[in-house]
Amino acid sequence: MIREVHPALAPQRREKIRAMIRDGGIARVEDLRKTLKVSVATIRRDLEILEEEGKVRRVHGGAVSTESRLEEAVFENKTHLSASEKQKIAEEAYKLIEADEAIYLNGGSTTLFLARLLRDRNDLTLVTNSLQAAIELSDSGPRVILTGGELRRISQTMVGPLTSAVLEQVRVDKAFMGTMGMCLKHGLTTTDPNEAYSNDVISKQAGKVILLADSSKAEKVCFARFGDWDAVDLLISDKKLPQKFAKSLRKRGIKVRLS
Amino acid sequence: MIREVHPALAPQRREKIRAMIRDGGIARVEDLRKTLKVSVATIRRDLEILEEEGKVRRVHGGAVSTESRLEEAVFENKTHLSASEKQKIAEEAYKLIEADEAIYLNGGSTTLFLARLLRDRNDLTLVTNSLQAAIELSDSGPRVILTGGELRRISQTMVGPLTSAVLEQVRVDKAFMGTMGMCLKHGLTTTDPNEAYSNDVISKQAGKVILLADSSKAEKVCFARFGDWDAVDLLISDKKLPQKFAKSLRKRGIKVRLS
DNA sequence: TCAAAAACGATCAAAATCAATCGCAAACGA
DNA sequence: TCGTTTGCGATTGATTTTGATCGTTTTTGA
Repeated sequence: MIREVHPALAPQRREKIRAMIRDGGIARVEDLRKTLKVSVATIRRDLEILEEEGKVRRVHGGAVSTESRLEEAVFENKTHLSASEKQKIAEEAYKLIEADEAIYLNGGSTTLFLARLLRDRNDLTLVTNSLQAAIELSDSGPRVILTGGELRRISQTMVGPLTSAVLEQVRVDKAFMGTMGMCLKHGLTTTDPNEAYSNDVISKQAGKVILLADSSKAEKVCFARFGDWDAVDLLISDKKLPQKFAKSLRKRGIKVRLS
Repeated sequence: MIREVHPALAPQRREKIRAMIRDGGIARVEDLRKTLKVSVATIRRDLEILEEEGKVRRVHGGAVSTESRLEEAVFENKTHLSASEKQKIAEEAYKLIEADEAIYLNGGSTTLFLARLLRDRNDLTLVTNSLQAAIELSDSGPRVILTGGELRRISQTMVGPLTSAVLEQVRVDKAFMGTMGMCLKHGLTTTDPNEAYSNDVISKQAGKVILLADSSKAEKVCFARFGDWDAVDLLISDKKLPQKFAKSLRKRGIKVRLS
């Protein structure tokens, strides 16, 4: 049995298998074999070990992730609604981030897109109350600081009075905030008062507040108000945003960028 | 034959090995041999020494960094304790949880199994610094409160000074704690000082401290000490735990339960 | 329902790696 | 100077990992 090239060490290979299954949710033995260039026997043995450790669950033909339940939930959520707009907004927001900055992301699908763009940025410090964002960056990317607090299931965010204990101790250069509703008259609103409170606190700790909201949020009003238009430095939205809306904001001294 | 051998050569070489493994996360014996131009025997001896110092962890074919994500996987692999045995420890722990209690779980694979058992218990309040546990219970189960703090990638837990801001504001009935090492002489230890600190704080806030540790942890000592045997009310382990170890603990007034 | 195909588990042998041991040469200390 | 210690390389037998084979089980598709 002659091996020309040095294969990856066993732990390395198993870690790679684990990552592949976690990211894809599922992987076939044959695919793993081709990717890792080892025999199926070795793949099977690795999967056996990983199953013993509870990292994956084997099925006929491959293995599925034990950590993937959440992934499905994310996709089934409203994320896919106007996903491309949100992606573009996130990309626009990404351009604003400079080297070595500390930034904040709150919960929401738009900010989640932004989080995904940060995977290769290990110069940043990210503060967030979004469980999803933390998961997204749980094995690479910026230094991640979670706010803590009670887990709000609907939004998968950490909220409540405990949150502010942490928030008050940090300062960020830029806060990227998603919102449920933005209305010229009634300001920024979201569904949960606790969530609103967290947004409020961090707005005060942020050098700049950048609002990420696609056009569907315009003139929507939800239950709990937070912050104020005056606190917002910049709104990033999409081209469908009513001109009147944008114009009115600019008149108030808020920059508006449409991607 | 004159050999230009400096007295500091060996420590220098070991330092270089350590650096290589730290930077790459992993290194194979053969590569180290080629780079350092010594025999494999020497490399092996060096690795043996470095492992004793806790700087690296040896694996078949090389060694991995103790600071790497791989380390955790390798560590679990070495304990070769099957998921089912950890499952048993978790099930035993589950029996102790009464209605409407507030409990704490720290990070670790054993506590993660316990978290999975809580999916149908919506009467409980769970405080945790484990991202994995939060994910596991993110769409059903107890009220979840996360501690917040900096995300430690290797263990997927929240640690550091920010954590205590939240921890000090809660009280739990029972704290279920996993540990990396438990030694009669040196007490409870884990790899990261921040993690140890969090464990320390919560121990003081808990009505009862229940240690979950399989027998492979017995007489192991890691870097950072936390808590103390006196703070522990009960240890749940498996049947392979040395009788002497259990006896000695019972003499100290700590209950021991083997599942 | 049945047969072909795919995947599986068990087993064995080859290759790589490891651990133990020996001998050598340099450094050390009395 | 001479015995001791220390670090290294080489050898050898044991151990681990890996790939291939083969009979069995599961899935697929007609």
